[in-house]
Amino acid sequence: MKKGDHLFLVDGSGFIFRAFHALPPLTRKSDGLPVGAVSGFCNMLWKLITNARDTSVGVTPTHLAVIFDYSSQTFRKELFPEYKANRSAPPEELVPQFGLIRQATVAFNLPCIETEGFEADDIIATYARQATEAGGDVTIISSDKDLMQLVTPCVHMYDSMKDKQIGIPEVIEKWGVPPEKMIDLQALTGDSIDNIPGVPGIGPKTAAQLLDEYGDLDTLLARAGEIKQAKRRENIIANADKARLSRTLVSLRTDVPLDMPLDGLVLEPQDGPKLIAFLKAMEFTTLTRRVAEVTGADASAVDPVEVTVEWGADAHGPDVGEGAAALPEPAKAGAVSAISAPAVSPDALTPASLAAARAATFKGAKIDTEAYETVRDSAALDRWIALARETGVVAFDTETTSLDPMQAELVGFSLAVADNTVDAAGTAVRACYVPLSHKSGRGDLLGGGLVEDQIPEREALARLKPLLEDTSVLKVAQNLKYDYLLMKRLGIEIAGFDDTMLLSYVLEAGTGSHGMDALSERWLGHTPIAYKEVAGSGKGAVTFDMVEIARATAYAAEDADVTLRLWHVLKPRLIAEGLATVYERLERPLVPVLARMEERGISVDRQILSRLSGELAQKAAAFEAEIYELAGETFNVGSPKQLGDILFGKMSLPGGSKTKTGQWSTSAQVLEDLAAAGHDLPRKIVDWRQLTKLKSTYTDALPGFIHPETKRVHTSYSLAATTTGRLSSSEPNLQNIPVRTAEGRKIRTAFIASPGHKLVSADYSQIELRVLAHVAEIPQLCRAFDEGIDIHAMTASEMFGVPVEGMPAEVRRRAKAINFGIIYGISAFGLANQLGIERSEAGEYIKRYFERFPGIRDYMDKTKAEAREKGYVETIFGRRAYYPEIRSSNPQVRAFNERAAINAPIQGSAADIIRRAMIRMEGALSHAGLGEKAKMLLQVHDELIFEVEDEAVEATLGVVTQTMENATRPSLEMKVPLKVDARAAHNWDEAH
DNA sequence: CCCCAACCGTA
DNA sequence: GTACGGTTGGGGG
Repeated sequence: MKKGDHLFLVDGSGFIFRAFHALPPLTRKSDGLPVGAVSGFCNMLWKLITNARDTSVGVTPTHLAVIFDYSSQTFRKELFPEYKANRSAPPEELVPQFGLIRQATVAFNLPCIETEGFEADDIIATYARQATEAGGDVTIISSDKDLMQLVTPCVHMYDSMKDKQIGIPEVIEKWGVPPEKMIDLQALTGDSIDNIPGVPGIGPKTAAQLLDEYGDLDTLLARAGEIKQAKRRENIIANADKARLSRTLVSLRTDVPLDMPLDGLVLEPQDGPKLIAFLKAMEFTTLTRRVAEVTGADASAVDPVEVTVEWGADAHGPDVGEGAAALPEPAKAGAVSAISAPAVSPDALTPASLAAARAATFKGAKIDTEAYETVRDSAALDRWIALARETGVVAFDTETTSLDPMQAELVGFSLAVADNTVDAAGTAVRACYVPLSHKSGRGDLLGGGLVEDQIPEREALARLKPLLEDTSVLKVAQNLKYDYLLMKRLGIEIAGFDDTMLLSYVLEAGTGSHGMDALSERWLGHTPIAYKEVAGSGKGAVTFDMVEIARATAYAAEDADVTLRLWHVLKPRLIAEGLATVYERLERPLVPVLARMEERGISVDRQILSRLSGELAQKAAAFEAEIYELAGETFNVGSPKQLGDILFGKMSLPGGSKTKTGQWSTSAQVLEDLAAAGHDLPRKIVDWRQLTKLKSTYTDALPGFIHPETKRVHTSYSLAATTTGRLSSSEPNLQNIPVRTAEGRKIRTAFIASPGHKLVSADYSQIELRVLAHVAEIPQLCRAFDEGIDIHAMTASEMFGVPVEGMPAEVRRRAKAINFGIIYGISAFGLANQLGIERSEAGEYIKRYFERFPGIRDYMDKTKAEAREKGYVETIFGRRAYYPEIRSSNPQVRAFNERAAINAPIQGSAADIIRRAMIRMEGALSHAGLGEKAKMLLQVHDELIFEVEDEAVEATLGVVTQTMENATRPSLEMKVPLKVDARAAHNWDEAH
């Protein structure tokens, strides 16, 4: 190395963590292997090698090395055993990427440097010193503050993520001291992440000020008595030794013995095929193409290299490049090694076999509900929190006074961690319950107060908050949205979580319940204590705060225990089934989004509903009188049984049909037919039913959902209720507010914006038909959507040869019914019912439709075959819907399942699309400066409702429309455009 | 008190 | 013909 040479030193270990946390969407290979950090690393290296001059570094390297940590056993650990002791295990998705990044380095023809007993930082310091002494310049590719002490006029750092060079001025700007004082500064402040003690109470600002005043640490310590602030003075004097120890720990060594001399770091030309083979194995298509272009290699002639994937605790190790195929023992495996014991033959180590082994281990493992700990004081709670940090995964569950998270008050919470101290036969999970506000059982003058020996809620929450908000500790919960919302109301935003309910839902939507009790039966062979066994049911029910603490502990801690076991079983299956992306992109991120929507609620005008209710009552009463007159007697009009007897018994009207229980059917369809045949009574029943339905379900019920404090209505969305991926809404259901009839729409006028705001409604136009056009690749449909043509008129025109211009409404209506029928997995029976025509005629229509659109029949046949073969169908984003009964020998059952299987990819893909839009929406609004002005409130399958400040309405309409219309991108480009209609008004009726 | 059937509101 | 949730009546325990 000589003057003019420029050495780049890449902090490989640092980059991995940085990339992992900075790159938001988790990137995975098609087999589920997480490769986000590897991708970031490769892109960064490629840019540095080919294009560093155009970055803010501004020079091209002549030498380059990538430096890694060898292991956690370093000289610092010998000096200070607690060094880095409270580091939690790396995130699960990160573990296999350590080895891959080393392999990437080799593929780039770059030296991969590591030395036993030293950290990457020391190696970097040593090379930087040597290079400077030889007259060269150095750029350290890292933004780690621990390396800033190395910055000199000849040594710069470079933050590749922010494309920002860090020199002396930048260090001073950031820390208030020049690089040569960074060591002293760090000695004073310490570092909680690396467990460097420092001086308590001294942060960067104070440290910089002190160093500015006294010059350096030694002077400061010598003259500490002069410090004016008493507390600070005592602190520094008392902790002088700690400061000196800290200084040694943060000082980087520049004398590390190096196997590779500086001249060995000369940047070699790229070996195109070698690099491409690796990039292909990682499925980095864009970078593969670029590398092929630049190196002149023929990418298509290169086979992907076999990569080594290590999931285990040794993934930090240096061994690279050899070994067998993927070995996805899930991360954190070490933590549960005691219970994931069953031997699996080495050649059977596939994701699927490992998932199966996990399932076998946990199935039937004994769960002892008497073995749980009741946490009575903060010291005990702190021990559990430390345990959670140590293992990196903790199950969390709250116990409250209500199923409604907006009303619920916290009573206690439970935690569970994997126990790696017991043998394979023992209990493998440890759990505890932390009671906070249990009351004594007696409600008389003496009792009813708080039970003794409970941690005060504020104190417990203060201790819990850092754990729950720390993304490096995974919180596992069942139906986390509930706990998320509850904790958010208490000032805690849970971050870094998994939800066992959602894991189950992604793995097997369509096969039964995803509730905890059902999952426990299914996967653990264990029946958890029933809630009603603890808190009673019906009239004898009490709120959980009245439950005796010992009993509460058994119940609550078991829930956390079971949840953690389920996670151990289900999470590996996600990888094995290739469903990690669905879970991580469509499911998990929606939890906080929905929680915030639920928390916001929507304003409902009580007066409007009350007035409507009165009107409906009057009108219904008038109908009742007429009904009794026509019937010749009074009866309960709301009783289909009594009504059937009147209509078909007493009055012996013709055309009655029976329900499957043998009752007379009084459905709207039957009554409409009778009305059309000239009978007066049925018409009046239909009208009466509409009015009473509106009254009982909407105008009377909705006010009861207005929250006493927020004065708004907070629905609850279920993420795991449908087979197709749609959400569902309940308590109240705001996804079935009337819209079709004028009378019904009046109810929508009661949903209003706050003063100074508008409601914005944005809905996808014909999204399911567009999805159909895309998945079945129907040219006419695609063209019609491209050109914005009326899709039902186009269908009618194709089928019946009628020109679109001047088409009779009835012809279009029939085509529209057929289009909907197609989406629903059409049958002649159903279409005939819908259109009121003969089944044979409906059959003709379908036949003609398939002649004009043969691609639709192909799609339907293909979907049915897929469902029969695999038991499930998939949406365009890979979500599965299972139909276990599709092979039923009962033709009706089978046909029903076939229609559902045809519908699911269409309905489900539309659901995926709006989910993506919702997940991005808050970010998009914030980006446009609307984060505080426009709030998403409701989702109704293809519609999103927002509440927006008046002045921000125009801007919001644009952002919302764009976000929704672009929701599939960049993952997927549809063959038809998505169209969104959006408008604003004071109430929901006018906005829709 | 619990559960089911019938009916009907939405996409 | 698909997917939901809520209300009511009514039967059984």
